Amino acid sequence: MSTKKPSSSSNITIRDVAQLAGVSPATVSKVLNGIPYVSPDTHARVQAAVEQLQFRPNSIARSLKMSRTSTLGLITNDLEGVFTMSMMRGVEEVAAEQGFSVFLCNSYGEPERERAHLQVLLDKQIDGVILMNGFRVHERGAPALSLGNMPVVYLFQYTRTSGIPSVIPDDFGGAVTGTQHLLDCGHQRIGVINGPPNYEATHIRLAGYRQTIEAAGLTFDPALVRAGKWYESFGYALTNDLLSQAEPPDSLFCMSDSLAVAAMSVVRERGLNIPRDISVVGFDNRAFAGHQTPPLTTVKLPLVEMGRLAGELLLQAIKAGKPADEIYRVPCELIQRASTRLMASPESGVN
Amino acid sequence: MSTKKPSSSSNITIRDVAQLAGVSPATVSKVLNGIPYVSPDTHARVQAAVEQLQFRPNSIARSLKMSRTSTLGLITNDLEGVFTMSMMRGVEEVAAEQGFSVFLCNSYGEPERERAHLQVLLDKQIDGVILMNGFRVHERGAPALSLGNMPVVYLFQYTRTSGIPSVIPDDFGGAVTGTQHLLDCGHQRIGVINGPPNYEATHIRLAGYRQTIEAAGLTFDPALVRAGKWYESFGYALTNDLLSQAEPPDSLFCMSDSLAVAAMSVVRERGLNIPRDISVVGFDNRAFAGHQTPPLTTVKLPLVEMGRLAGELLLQAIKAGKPADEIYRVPCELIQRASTRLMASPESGVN
DNA sequence: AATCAATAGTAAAACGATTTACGTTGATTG
DNA sequence: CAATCAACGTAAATCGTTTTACTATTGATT
Repeated sequence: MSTKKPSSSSNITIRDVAQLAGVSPATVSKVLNGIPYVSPDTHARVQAAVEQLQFRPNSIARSLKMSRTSTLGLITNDLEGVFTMSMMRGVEEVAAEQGFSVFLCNSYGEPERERAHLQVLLDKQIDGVILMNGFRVHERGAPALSLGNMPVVYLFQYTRTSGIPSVIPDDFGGAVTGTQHLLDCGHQRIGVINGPPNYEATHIRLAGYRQTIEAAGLTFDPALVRAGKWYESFGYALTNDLLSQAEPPDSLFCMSDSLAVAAMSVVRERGLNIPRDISVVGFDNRAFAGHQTPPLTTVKLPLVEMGRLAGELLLQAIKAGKPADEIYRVPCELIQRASTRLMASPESGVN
Repeated sequence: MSTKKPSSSSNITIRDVAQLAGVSPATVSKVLNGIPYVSPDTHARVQAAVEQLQFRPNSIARSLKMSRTSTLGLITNDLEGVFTMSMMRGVEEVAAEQGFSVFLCNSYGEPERERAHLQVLLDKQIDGVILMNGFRVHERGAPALSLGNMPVVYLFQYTRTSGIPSVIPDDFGGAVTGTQHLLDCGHQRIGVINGPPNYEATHIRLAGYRQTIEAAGLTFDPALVRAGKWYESFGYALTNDLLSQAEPPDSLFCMSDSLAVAAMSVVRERGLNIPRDISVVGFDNRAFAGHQTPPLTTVKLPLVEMGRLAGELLLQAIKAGKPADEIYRVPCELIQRASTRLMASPESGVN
C-alpha cells in the first residue's frame, strides 16, 4: 500500500525530492538543470525520486530567483481584426516551441488601456513584449509606457525610432508580384481597385504597381485606378465605374480580397467571363478567396510568417543582445488560382 | 538636478521604500495592501516614498508567498477559427476588468499539445483555465491532464462530467427565434439549409425549427430541409435544389451566414427579390452579414457574451467555491435587417 | 609523501514580497 | 496604582527555487 499523500495537486517541493533521494536540495537542483559534477549514481537516484513523486518545479519560485519568467506579452489594438488571429498564431507557435508562454492583451486602440496592460505585464516580469496593430496604420510612436530595457518588437506596424525592430508585410513587393503576374498573363491595361488614402499600404502598393508596368514599357494611366475603402461594399461602384470607360481595363488588381469579390461579381453581372475575358487578382489571401467561383488568384499577406518572425526576433533579443533595429518586410507571395489566365510557366516572358 | 538612479527598469524593492520612509518593510506592505493599524502620518510618509521611487511591487515575489498569480489560462483548439477571436475578446475583457491576465495557448486540437500547455500553465501556477473549442464538436471529455483542484470552465463545448461548468450558445432557442420571426413575417413554407450531421448544433437547431412550426399549427415537411456543410460553396446547390421543387419554400432559414450568402445569390440569379418574393434568415451574425445587399437578418451567436460569462464563472470559481456545475446556454438574439419582410411590431401575431 | 586539480556534495544566502508573533507605548479601567 | 487593552511597528519566518561558498574525497603528478 503506497503512502503517497493525497496532495492537493502539487505540494511537493524540491525538498521532498531531496529527502527521498537522500541528498540535498542543491543537488536536486543540479540534476534538474543539467549542471555537471554529480555522480551517475546520485543522478539516477534523484531522477527516480522526481519520477516517483511526479515532481514539477515551481516556475514562480524559479522566476523569483532567476528574474526570467519565460513569458511574453502580446498587446493588440484590435483583437477582433481580420488579420489579428493569424499573426497571433505565429507568435504563439514560436513561443511554445521555445518554451515560452504568451499573455494576450487587448488595448482596443486606447493608449490608457495599453499603458495599464503594460504596467501589469511589467509587474509580472515578462521577458519581452510584442506590440501588434490590428489595423493598417503603419507608423507608430513610442509605447504608452516607458519599458526600461525590456525588449520590444512591433508587428504589423513600424517605427523609425531606434532600438525597436518592426515586422511588416512587403507591400511594395507584393504589388510588384501581383502586377507582374498579370503582365505575364499578357494583359496590357491593368485596372487597380485600391484602399483608402489614409493607409500607407495604399500608396506603397500603387507605387509597386506603377513601377512594374513602367518597367514593362507601359505608361501609367490614372484613369485605370480607383480608390475607396477595403470593404466589399465599396468594390461594386468602383468596378462598374472602371469598366464603363471607353477603353476598359483587360484585368483588375484589387488591393483586398473583399474588393476582388465585389469586382468579380460585377464582372459576372456584365456578362464577362473570368478569366477568359478579364483576369482578377486580389490581395490578402483571406480564407474565402479560395472558395470563390472561380477561386481567386491573390497576393498573400504572410501573417503567420510575420507573427513567427516577430516572435523569433523577440526571443532572440531576450536571449542575446538586441538585434539591429530594423524594419523587416516579409515577402508576399502570389497564390495562383483560377481567376487569372494560366500561363505555361511563370519564367516564360511575354514575348 | 535629481539624483534618481538610472535604474534598469525596476530594481527598487519594498526595502528601498521602507528605508526612504524610515519604517520597516512590514509596514510598507501594510499600507500597500490597506491593512489597518498604521498611523495616518506613517501612511502618508510611505505613500510619498512609493510615489517618489515609482515603486511597483514585484508580482512574482508576491505570488510565491500568496500562491495566487492573478493569471488565467485560455487553451483553444483552433486559434484561427472564425468564432474564436470574439470569445477570446470576451474572456480577456472580464479578466482585465478584474485585474487578471490571460495566457493564450493553441492546442491545434492535439491532445498532446493540450497536455503540454496545461503542464506549463500548472507550473506557472495559474489560478484557473478555460478550455475553448474553436469548432462545434460540443461534447468533450476530461482535460488531457489531471488538474487537481484547479478551476476549469469549458467554452463552446460542454461536458456532462461533474464539477465543470460549460458555456455554449442556446442553439435551440436561436432556431426558435429565427423560425418564429419568419412565421411572424407571414411565411408558411420555411425552407432550411442546414449544416453537416456530425455537428450537434445541426440537430438541435432543426429540432427548434420543427417545434416552432408545429406549435404554429404547420406540419413539418422534410422536403423543405437540406443539409450540407457550413461553407458558402455548399449553399448554391442546396438552395437551387430547394427552390426547384414544385412547391418551393417562401422563405429560407440558413443555419450559417455563409450558407445564407450563397442562398441569397441563388435567389437573385433566379430573378426573385429579397425580401419581397422570399425572405432569408442566417445564423451566426458574422461581420459580413450586415454588408450584404440587402443586409442579412440573422440569429446572432453571442460569442463575446459567452466569453465574458466563461471568464466570470472562472473568476467566481477562483474567488469563492466552485459554482454549481451546469451547462449555461447563452441566448441567441435575432438581428433584424433587410433580408426579411419588416413587420409593424414583433408582438403582433400572424392573424 | 606532499601537492594539486578535479569531482561530489552541502549549508546557507539570496530573490522580494507577506504574515506571524511579539514588543512598545499610552490610555483606560477597576 | 496595577492591570488591561488597543494601536502601532518591527524582526524574523516563510514561500520554493538557484547559486555561492565551502568541505571532503579522490586520483594523478611531482
